[in-house]
Amino acid sequence: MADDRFLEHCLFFTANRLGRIITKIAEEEFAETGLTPMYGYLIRLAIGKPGISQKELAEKLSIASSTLTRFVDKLEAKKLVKRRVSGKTVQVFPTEKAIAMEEALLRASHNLHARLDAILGKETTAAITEAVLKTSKRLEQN
Amino acid sequence: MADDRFLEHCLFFTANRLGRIITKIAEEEFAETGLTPMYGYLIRLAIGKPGISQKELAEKLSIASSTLTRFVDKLEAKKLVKRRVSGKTVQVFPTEKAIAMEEALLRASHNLHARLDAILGKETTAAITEAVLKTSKRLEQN
DNA sequence: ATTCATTAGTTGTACATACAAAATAAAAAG
DNA sequence: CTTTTTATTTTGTATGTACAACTAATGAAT
Repeated sequence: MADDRFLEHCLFFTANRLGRIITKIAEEEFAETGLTPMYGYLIRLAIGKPGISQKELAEKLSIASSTLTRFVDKLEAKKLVKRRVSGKTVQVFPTEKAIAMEEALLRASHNLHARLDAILGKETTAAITEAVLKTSKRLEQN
Repeated sequence: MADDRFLEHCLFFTANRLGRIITKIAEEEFAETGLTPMYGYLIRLAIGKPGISQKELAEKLSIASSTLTRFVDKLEAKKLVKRRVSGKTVQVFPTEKAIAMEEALLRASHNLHARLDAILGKETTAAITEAVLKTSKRLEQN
């Protein structure tokens, strides 16, 4: 009796499994930027809104503020962002070096999407992404 | 121009976001067992097939073998599994203590599912779980 | 204006996870 | 039956992530 189908029926398990698999793919596509996808996205947010607060970054990226602090630490060490303290908030600005990377970051995102579309089909990719997003939003409010 | 919708259209991002959110919920439901869900599932697999090899456990749980080694280390330290070396493979057996926990583990799984069903609806939960599983399987083969 | 409560950020610590390299054992090839 | 190859596990190291406790700054209430 090896009834192990319970794993495949558990959303906790399947969601994290998908996360692990897709993270590997995303990291491959972002490898040429020298950053992992989350760092790339942080930079894109900082370019889109220079001076964005760390609080807002953490919310947009859906990570804990302590995690964000560490991400910004690393990007600052790489001279990709600069902090400016403004009262009790910290504003994050992209450096010239980061702005120069924007093209590469957009390309990596594009390649990632193209790769997923090629495997899953454009429709399916959009549908599953939407479904996953909606699910996470509903779970968040509980 | 703060065009940050790109995050919500990225499956890498949404899948990991869902993973983080649902992990928190799952850990709450498993708290009474004193284990996190992945450890609970490992034990269930060992109970379902006493003597299961670490390789098979890693495959079933979709984690790297190095990760599995560490999980088994921890469960062995808690006297919940025992290792038996058998040639180049290691067999994993549940202890009496683990077997005595089975009920509680099943209950935690059940409570987790019930909670998800209550938030998302039974149909939706099943559908998203199935879709996520299928997606991860297709991505795995590439 | 002083005290109190709230908010933003940082730091210490811990855990899950992975990769690459090393160790070990079995199996295959000569 | 020795050598080489392959398979399984472990270990060293690194990263992502979180929580709890702490610091610092703002805002509110007396």
